[in-house]
Amino acid sequence: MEKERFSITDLAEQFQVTSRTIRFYEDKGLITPSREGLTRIYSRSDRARLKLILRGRRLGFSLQDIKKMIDLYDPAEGSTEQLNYTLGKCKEQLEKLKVQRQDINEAIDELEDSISDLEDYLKNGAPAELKAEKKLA
Amino acid sequence: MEKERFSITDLAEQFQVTSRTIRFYEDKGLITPSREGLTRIYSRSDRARLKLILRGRRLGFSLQDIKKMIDLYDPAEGSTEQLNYTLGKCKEQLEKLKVQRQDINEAIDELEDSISDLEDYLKNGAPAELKAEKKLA
DNA sequence: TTGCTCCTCACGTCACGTGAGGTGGC
DNA sequence: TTGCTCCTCACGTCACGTGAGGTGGC
Repeated sequence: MEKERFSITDLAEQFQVTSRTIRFYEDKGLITPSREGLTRIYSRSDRARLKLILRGRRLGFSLQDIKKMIDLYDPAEGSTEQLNYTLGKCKEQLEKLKVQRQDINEAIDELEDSISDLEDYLKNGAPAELKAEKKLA
Repeated sequence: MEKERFSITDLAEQFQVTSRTIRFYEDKGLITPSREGLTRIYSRSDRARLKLILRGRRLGFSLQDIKKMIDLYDPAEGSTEQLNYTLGKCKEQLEKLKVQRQDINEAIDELEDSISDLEDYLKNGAPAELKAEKKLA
């Protein structure tokens, strides 16, 4: 039999996040575990929610976007409206990520050039053009 | 003849950033333009500094790292120590960017899968396995 | 009593954005 | 007087990190 109830530390360990992170998501209205006194009790569906949230984060969505997608997901089970909304958000996010990938690739290329330049300087001293440039500054 | 003095708005336009950004860099000790009364006056070398800062940001360095690299750069002209420090930071940063690129590529793959799944659902309705899964939740 | 887990404030971080409210010179 | 550029606080944003200080049950 699978466990039914989880403590915040249980979930934190399972998903490799801090308990602060899980409380933060609650503060933002993304999860609402039940309570026993002050202590939070997480059900299996709470755990599923957390999993969805973290997947959203991995894909680069904001917590606000994640909230909207999950909120729509919950009441109207798989409604066309919700699917369309999520689909739109996914396409947006995909474009953002592709731009980011492009930026990172350019940064990597530039950095690799810088590194080989720096290594040359250390071996051979600065080239003439750079010395001239410094006088101008 | 090239211009010698620039206003904050001049530089903001040239480099496509806000004046707030430039002031923020000053607050963090990255640039120190001269003043005429309260008004900031930027020299050509101030402009060169800003260019370096923005290049650093493009490559994903923190402002703190950028400050250290520039501070070392300024007094001891091209000292071996500075070159080695910068070289180390560049290599660190390169590794970080490669990890990021990997993360982004995985996110892109996942998102593309999600999108085609969502599009299938919208055409054909949810597959049997998903309906079964929902009962469990 | 010690030790562990849980809790609630609440300030700190990073790189700025965004008003509010005011000045100087054409 | 209006309009433009500059300025200085200082709070807001985003996703948490990091103590401080305290509780409950073994």
